[in-house]
Amino acid sequence: MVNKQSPLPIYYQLAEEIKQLIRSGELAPGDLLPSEREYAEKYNISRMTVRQAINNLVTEGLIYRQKGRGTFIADRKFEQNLAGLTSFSEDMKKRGLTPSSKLLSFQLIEPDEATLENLSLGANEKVYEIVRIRMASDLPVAVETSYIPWKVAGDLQEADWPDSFYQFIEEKLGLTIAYGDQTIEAVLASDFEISHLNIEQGSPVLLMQRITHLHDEPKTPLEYVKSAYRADKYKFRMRMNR
Amino acid sequence: MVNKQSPLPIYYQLAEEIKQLIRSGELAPGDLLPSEREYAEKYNISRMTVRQAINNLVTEGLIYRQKGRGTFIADRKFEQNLAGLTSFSEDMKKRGLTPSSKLLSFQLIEPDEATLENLSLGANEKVYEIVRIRMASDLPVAVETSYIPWKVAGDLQEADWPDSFYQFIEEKLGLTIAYGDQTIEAVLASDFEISHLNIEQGSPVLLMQRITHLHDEPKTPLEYVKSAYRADKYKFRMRMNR
DNA sequence: CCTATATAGTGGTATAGACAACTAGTATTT
DNA sequence: AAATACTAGTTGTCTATACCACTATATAGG
Repeated sequence: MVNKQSPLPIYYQLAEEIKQLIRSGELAPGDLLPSEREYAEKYNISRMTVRQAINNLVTEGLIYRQKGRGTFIADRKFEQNLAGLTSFSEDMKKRGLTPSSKLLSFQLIEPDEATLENLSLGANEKVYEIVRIRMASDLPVAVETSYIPWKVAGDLQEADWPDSFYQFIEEKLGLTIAYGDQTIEAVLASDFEISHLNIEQGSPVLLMQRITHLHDEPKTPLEYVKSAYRADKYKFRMRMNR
Repeated sequence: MVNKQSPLPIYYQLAEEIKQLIRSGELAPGDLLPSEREYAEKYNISRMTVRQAINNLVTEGLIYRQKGRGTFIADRKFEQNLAGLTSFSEDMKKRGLTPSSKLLSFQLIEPDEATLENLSLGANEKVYEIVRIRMASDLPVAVETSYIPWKVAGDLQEADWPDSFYQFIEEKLGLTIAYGDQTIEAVLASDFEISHLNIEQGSPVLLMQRITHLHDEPKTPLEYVKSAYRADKYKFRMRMNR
């Protein structure tokens, strides 16, 4: 239900409402959505505002438009066949490996400007910087640095830190994770990575960077992670539909 | 230049004009674009129309916006969005770049056992082996080797080979591509790759391997590709939902 | 010289309306 | 029964305007 008193933009609320109907199964692939004018009348908002909500859902691949016909729910398979957003721990368990990690550093800092920007934070806001060696069945496979805004996690001590941050967020804080935007690139290992991953000078690593967003106010960034994976022991696999 | 008499939508013309400035190098990464209001005044069009053009360029990753500051040209590092199965040519065009390729080798061979297995072929079956340098706006970005079974493509000469194999399959052969299974890993460039991509010894490359399948009953493997992308110029991007 | 405030710029969000182009259903004509 | 025309719906494109929130710069005051 669109609430004009809410601080959330109206287009965003409408988009979320439609997403919820899709998630719950109340709207199934192929179903026709109400028209733009119907939404505008129903919520007493402008058709352009409705269109912005619809545009966002189209961009996310959840719905599609046909001129002169209407707006339809997209085939669910498109989304389902993408690899889902999981934490390192969840990934390793899925592969039948024992995930563990060795904490190298845990501190509350004022991060650099790029990190502030990635997390949509203002100047002087603090984040937890956590540096860990990620291991699969006792073999170091990645060096990971994650940044979590203090305002998301609150006051936490090193001993409090969970192995799976995503489960912590969902179960202990009761927040909902929406999605992550991630890039993968290849770089040469830094000295720091070389020493902690037991690899040689000149070895490449797979550098994965991910910003994870909450399911709330326009997608609060929850965490920014940089992980350098041993390229000799790690590759990513995925299926993409045509 | 925006021409209101043109049958093309105004927002589309403006988007193309900006793309052309980016392509030509006249606008470089980090450059500030004229403001939305400036474009609106310059072409005597509404700010909402300008915003639509800008929205499209943002969605394509060519530019980015900063509230209160302006709209900027995005970094040119090539990012492949791993949302859908597309050919190299299709990806580059989507990015406003001119895809092209230089053919190094084209031959009908009996491949090694691993390639036979990847393509679900029996012993002694032949495949086309095509080795190309893939270029984006005349810059070599990848070395690609693809294997296509003779029984899929039939008798073809080198000159017949299309730039976009997927479009060829769908339009000329009337077949339907279903999906591709792909892996991404980081390796050090081979000598062959080093010489053709103009990179130094010890440079990493992103190695992408993909098997593409048709939409028929046994999901016939259509193509097996190995591509080595310059790691300094290429990264993959994706969004994953929770 | 430093700090606070004001101003002028930016993008973000929203409203209201109009016309074009397309689609699907219905009515009419042959 | 089939073809054609009409109508009412849809999305697509565009205009004009207003206000909010943010950022950067200039200016004034201590």
